[in-house]
Amino acid sequence: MKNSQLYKGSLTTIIMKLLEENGRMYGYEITQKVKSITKGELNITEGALYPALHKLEGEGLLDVEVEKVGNRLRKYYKLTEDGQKETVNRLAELEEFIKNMQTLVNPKINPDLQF
Amino acid sequence: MKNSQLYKGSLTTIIMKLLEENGRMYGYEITQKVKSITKGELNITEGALYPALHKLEGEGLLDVEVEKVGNRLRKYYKLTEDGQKETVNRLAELEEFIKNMQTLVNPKINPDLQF
DNA sequence: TATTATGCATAAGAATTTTATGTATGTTTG
DNA sequence: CAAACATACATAAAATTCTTATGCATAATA
Repeated sequence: MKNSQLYKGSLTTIIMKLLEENGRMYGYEITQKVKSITKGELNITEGALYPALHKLEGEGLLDVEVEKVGNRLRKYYKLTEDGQKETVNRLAELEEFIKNMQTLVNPKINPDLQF
Repeated sequence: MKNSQLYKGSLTTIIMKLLEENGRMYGYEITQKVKSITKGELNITEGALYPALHKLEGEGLLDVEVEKVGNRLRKYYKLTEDGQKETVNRLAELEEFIKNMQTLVNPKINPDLQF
């Protein structure tokens, strides 16, 4: 990723959510999807993406299938069963994180908190 | 911070927002405030906090005033003018980030996006 | 009097990301 | 038709951020 520091730490969650939603995707496709979803605001760099995919695969959360399309190589990734379970956890963490950050940014949204 | 990876990169934004809101705070106070706001979910560790404060000070975004309270030392930090401007930027970035992550997590919220 | 809380700090290591580079094929445009 | 851009993978050095561990010191509490 190349962006606001805030995206640090969210890459694997993003990848796993996209795979949950789309079944299977290849690396370049992920970068393009994220770019379009965020209207160009978030650009995942290859230097971050590929090591992240390899790590998730190594952890048994992703499976890979290599395919040749035309004359070009594609590596399609999809969630394993473990990966699907872990995705649920990570999305729950993400929602908690977002809630906490919203409370920090705009404490008045939550009027019963005292601080 | 000691938590879900997601918080990586958000520490300085959190610090600056709290200082914007509270005028001035000292390190330990910041850790306690964050803990109470997040109901114990986010614990900023000293190993992350103090280097972050020193860095922000070095960048001219924070000023420090040392005070002795009882027999103990406190270092009160507050935003400089540059720091106040930068805080506005970072909070805008945070809002964009949250929006983007929400769109990623729950694309159906935003029905006019096509992907 | 031992533990916990308050209050600061730094250093080694881990983890993640940026930046830079490399290889190769396919498409578009001036 | 050559150059530029897009597609598609990869890795390695450096930077950044955070965790973990440690250290010092005072105050309060059990």
